[in-house]
Amino acid sequence: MAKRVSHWNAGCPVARALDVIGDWWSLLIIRDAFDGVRRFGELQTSLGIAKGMLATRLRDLTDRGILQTAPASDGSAYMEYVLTSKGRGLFLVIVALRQWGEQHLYQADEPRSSMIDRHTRAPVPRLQLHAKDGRRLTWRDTEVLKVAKDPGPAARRR
Amino acid sequence: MAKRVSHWNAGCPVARALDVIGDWWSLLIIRDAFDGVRRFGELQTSLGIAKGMLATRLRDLTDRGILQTAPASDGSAYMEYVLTSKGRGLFLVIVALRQWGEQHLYQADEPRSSMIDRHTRAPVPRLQLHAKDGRRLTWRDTEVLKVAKDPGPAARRR
DNA sequence: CGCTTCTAGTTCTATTTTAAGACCAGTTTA
DNA sequence: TAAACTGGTCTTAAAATAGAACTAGAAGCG
Repeated sequence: MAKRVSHWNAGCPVARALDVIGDWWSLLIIRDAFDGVRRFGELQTSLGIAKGMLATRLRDLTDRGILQTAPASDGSAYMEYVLTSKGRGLFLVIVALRQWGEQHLYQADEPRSSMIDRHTRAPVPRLQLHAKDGRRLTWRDTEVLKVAKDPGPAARRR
Repeated sequence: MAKRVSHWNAGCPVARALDVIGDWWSLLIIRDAFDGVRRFGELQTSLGIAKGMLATRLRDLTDRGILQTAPASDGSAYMEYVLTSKGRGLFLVIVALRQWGEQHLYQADEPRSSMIDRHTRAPVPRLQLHAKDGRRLTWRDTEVLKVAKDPGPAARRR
């Protein structure tokens, strides 16, 4: 290709977020990190990702402050990768993706992993967006206020 | 590259979701669709995406039931792309990405678009995950129950 | 201790994606 | 009726990916 275009300067937090974790593998690595997978080899077999890809993704995610390395908790001389606070902030992104996938991409009888409440062992209910006064908000109830105006990527390239 | 590997058969809704909307552009197209952008040309200039890319992305998203085409609402002979119900289901994914981006990727003084409540014009509060009994759930309170066991992509390729 | 195996990578190459621009047919506007 | 706009397709080059081969250091084993 030509170099993949960056969304960083779009003035939109969605675009900037995707610039950081919007590639094919990052969110899956982060999902595994939430599930307690910490070692390079564990990630590799769990994801079925090429080692080279995994190595560069882990480097990128570390550089961007989403993962950090720590000495292995089993006492060996190896490293492990754990989520930073910024990385843990992606929890609701993963939950939202999971819930959408469950609802729209599976037949009733297809087996799939599910997220449960550790205390009650019950399935986690659906995420909801509420206004300050408690009203439930759907996409119809919201609107995006655009910023002053960056000319946008196309214009910026001219 | 070699052909990008698919995550569809991983038995994880997150993986399957990313298989469908996990590429570099899809979620940005969907974000624009939520903001009311409907025409090919509007999308192209708004995103700064190459026309060829946009055309294939729109075809994919339509094939996958996330967008659908409709006769243009301005009476011209052209088409427009609108979200299906399945596509609108991605609302909370966009909101979660937006909120993470706002919180972790911007300096206080950087301008950025923001999402507001149409009725009160107030910023939309943060998404929260709650248990059935109303307790707020964080990543520490949840656990993913894996499914019976697909051997995983690496093993499947052997 | 010495040998083998495991871990966590790096390097290499073939193939596919992507970006970006040229080109084009049908539609709308002047 | 000519000019410009819309919504694409086609072509090309540069870059990302997958997959395999290779490697240095750490662990396990007898």
